[in-house]
Amino acid sequence: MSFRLQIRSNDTTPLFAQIVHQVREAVALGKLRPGDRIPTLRDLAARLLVNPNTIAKAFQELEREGVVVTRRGAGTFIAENHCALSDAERNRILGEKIEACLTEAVHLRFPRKEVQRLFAESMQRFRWTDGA
Amino acid sequence: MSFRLQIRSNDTTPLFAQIVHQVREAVALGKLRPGDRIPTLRDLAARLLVNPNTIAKAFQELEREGVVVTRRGAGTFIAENHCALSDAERNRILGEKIEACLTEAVHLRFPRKEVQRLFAESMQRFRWTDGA
Amino acid sequence: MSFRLQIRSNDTTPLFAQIVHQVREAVALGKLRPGDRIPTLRDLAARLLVNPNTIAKAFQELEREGVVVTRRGAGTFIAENHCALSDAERNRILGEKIEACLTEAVHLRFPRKEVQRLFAESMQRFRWTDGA
Amino acid sequence: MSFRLQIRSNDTTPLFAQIVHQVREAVALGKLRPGDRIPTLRDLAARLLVNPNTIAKAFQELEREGVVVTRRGAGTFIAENHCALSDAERNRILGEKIEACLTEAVHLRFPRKEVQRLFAESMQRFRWTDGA
DNA sequence: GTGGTCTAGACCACT
DNA sequence: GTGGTCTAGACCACC
Repeated sequence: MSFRLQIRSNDTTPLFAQIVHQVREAVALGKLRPGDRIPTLRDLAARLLVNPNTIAKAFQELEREGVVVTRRGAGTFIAENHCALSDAERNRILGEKIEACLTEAVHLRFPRKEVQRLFAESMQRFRWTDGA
Repeated sequence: MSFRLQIRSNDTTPLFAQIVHQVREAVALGKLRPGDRIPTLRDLAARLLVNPNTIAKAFQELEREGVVVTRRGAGTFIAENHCALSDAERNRILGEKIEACLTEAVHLRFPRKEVQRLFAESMQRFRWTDGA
Repeated sequence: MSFRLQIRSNDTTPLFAQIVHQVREAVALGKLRPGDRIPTLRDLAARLLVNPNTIAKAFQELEREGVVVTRRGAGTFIAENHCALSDAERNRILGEKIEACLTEAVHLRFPRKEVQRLFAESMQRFRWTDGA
Repeated sequence: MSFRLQIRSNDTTPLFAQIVHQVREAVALGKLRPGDRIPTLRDLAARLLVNPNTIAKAFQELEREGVVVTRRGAGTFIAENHCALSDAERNRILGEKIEACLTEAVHLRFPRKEVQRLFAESMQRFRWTDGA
């Protein structure tokens, strides 16, 4: 599996947020594993044609979320996955995401069965921590 | 089920977006049905203690999305549900939402089974267009 | 109680971190209460003679930590205090802080009794959530 | 009690600072006593898989703080504990550390009693200079 | 008016 | 050479 970042200039979401999202997704899909090294800040800035500060902001956000660990002078690495939030908070967050997802599905007039099918299909592509 | 709008003042999402989201969700849950009348702009502005311009922006966005229709002199109503997007586009949108949802789940270290359970649970609360 | 921010230019800690720390402390001491409004970004930048971006970074950090809530177009406010971390994480964090504190005390050759006295004294100045 | 240095690679604090902190803490806990010999620079560098320059910087900082003394040709030793700072300065430093500690505790929503308990518990593990 | 994003370019700390 | 901080100044979204 290869790992490639890309910027969608016609997307309204902030550049740094696009990068954060893509790294988070790559980790969740198992394309990036704990210990893997991410390209350098300046490297990404040059390749994606964005300002180094923008990449820096993305890196900092990822570090704050515990997705990566940065070691000054050494680089940025995918962190050991662990979640420091309380169970109540975790359930609240995921619950809201699911509801938003289903709200969208209804408005797009997806039939129930189709949503279930797409969901099941996607689930198989992710890397679950329980190995299931 | 009654339908009540409310703004959460310690939520970072823009006021107008909170309103849009709540109306969309109420429709998806079946709390609001096609033809139902929505309170007037100034009514909501007064009740929610929000600038009328903010309500106007929310209504405008809802109308743009085809969720509501305004009939001059009569008020604003929930639209007949229709979706003008192509199948490819619809699948792309929902697919991305589902992936974002699962990305979150993995990072929160939910086990696979638990995600399936929460998802199935939520599905039952929505009003699917095929009546299923 | 008055609330005043100040920058110590001869301190090596980053400017934005100094601001974050001072706001956090003011909240913990009860000098700032939930709902209180913080001076505007530009206001602080002008008063403290630092770049507005530096203040913005401090605000964003405070928001991520859940200390403040920012509402675009309205301003920045002290948030309702709540902690989303798991008990294990909370204990880990506080435990480390206490150990670092005591390590310092030993190296400064404070006698045991004196540390206890200073600690007890400080405790009285803070605003505990259990009201004790 | 044995004394072992280790670097936590997914910790954002600089390597040299981790080493400084661990030596300081070991001294404060009484695991290292005045006169004890510390492994050589190259020994540590090899064991911790760290650049010798990094170890050198840590030693340098420890010596600057008066925690260790290097005797040419003999090695590096834990110094006789002495503190050259004025009382006012010592009080200021410890006071700030305690305040930072309590600020954290309040934000983590620890109840007053719990903080007192954890603090008292930690105090027992340290080696106080008055032997108490 | 509020805060948020991005660019450009300088300087610093760490390995 | 790594990432982190700060400044300066532009533009945008929200209220």
